[in-house]
Amino acid sequence: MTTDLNSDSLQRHPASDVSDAILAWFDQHGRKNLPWQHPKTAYRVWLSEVMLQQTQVATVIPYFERFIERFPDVQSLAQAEVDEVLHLWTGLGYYARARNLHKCAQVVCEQHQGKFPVTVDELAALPGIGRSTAGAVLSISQNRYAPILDGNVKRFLARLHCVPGWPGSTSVQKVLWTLAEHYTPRERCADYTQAVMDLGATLCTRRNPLCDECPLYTWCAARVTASQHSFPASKPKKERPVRHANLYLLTHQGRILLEQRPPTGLWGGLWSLPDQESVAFFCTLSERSGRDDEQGVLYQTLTHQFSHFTLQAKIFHKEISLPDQVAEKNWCWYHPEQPEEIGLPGPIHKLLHKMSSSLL
DNA sequence: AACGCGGGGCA
DNA sequence: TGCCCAGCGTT
Repeated sequence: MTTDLNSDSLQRHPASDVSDAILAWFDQHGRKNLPWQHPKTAYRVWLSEVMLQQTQVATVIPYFERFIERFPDVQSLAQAEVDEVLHLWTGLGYYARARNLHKCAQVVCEQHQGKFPVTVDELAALPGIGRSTAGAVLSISQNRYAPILDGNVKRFLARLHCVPGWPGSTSVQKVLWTLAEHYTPRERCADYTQAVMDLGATLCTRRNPLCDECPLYTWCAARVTASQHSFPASKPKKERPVRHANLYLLTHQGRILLEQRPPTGLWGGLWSLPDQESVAFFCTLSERSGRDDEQGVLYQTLTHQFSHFTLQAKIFHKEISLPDQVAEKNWCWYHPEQPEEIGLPGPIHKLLHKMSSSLL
């Protein structure tokens, strides 16, 4: 997904207006007694941030406490067997995080004398630490200017400025990082980082945000336009391949020829319009099928979304002169005026209904 | 049942 | 660069 939005051309609010409001809200409502907040050492903040990467606070807390009890410092973690680390991680998911955690502790001990580095680039070079986690560790443990852009921050920034597009795409991330850098204050860096995470987790939630309690109420573009639900845009559905088909609406004296589909698979056991192959087969059954090389006239195009592909079918209509008996069990004549109780796919049912009220 | 979460690894 | 992956909790 691309966007024409240019981060430099975005109309931004004065940074201190926003950060002051957020910090004032944090003083009153922020979370200040989480286990990793006392004391806020780099090791403890790093451990909590890695755990929080894909997991919510409430789930993380008992894991964090068990980890800290068993591995009170980065040295003890580095010296542990990876199996024990994985064991303590059991239930948190994304076990690559635990392997990276262990590896990172070893690198910190072997290459950084057991001290976490204090630049974003050095931190982000460590296993399991990206730009956002590096910013969180640096700002919270060192109280240094280091913006973060986790899911919470993406959400509130996307709403604050009605940033279009999916935040996972490179172009949108670029815009959001620019905004994050703009609003992150030079003072109270640790509080601000905790504040924006709390804001996203407790007020600016994905659904039903509590805008009336939000310190950014007057500034938020999404709130002003009542479009909170539209931001951030959700991940685009995976492109579904388009499958093309020709289906045949063969009519005879107000009736429509249907074919029952195979019992399993797409539209399994339901009755549908025959496709090209089936028509050819059917026509060989009857010598009186007329000129079966004639396609008929294009009646309409049918588009239907399946979970894994899009069906685009051209529906050809043709009045045929066939005998009434359709010997094969998997064929039938459908009477729109007195429909039988047979299974019809939704779009086919709709199509037949439309026919009965117009064409026939 | 579908989605979101941050970073790593691959083409 | 853009994509796919991992596993659990939430909705």
